[in-house]
Amino acid sequence: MSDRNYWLMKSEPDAYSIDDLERDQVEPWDGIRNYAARNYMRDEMKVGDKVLFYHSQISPPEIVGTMEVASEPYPDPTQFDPDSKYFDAKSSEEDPTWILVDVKFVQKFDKPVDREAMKKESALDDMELFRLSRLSITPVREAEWNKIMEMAEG
DNA sequence: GCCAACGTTGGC
DNA sequence: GCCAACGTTGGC
Repeated sequence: MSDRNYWLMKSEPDAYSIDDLERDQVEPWDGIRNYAARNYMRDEMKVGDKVLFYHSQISPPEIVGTMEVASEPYPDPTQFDPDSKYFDAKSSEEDPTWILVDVKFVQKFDKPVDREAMKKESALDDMELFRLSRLSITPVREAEWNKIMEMAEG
């Protein structure tokens, strides 16, 4: 329990939203094609880690709920599918480049926490979300997680 | 739609 | 191995 990690994962709701996850319950977080994000999934995530679900590319961008890491890391099947937009011809089954985890729906916030509100909170000043603006998976500190939960309830 | 940030590619 | 060109992300 003490080694639990917290994360934030972005998705464009047009591609995959919190409502899609609530319907599916468990879903492979596929399509990640950035090495830093892959490394977090491959090397650092543990089953049961808690994850903030962030909707990007909409106005306003916001955290809309939470989920949990629900599998060990395994190869992203879309990299081997020529019909997928995530197909990677340079990757092979023997030595896959892209690794993902499954995520499981936990809750959808009644009141999403938007980016603007987060920026106003000094407790969230150091969030990796703001520092690494284009990275789609970032670590979250326990104090940051707790603050966001408080904001979602308030 | 614009543009800044930044990761990737490829020529040398 | 450097670095310019290029492509993508994502806030605004």
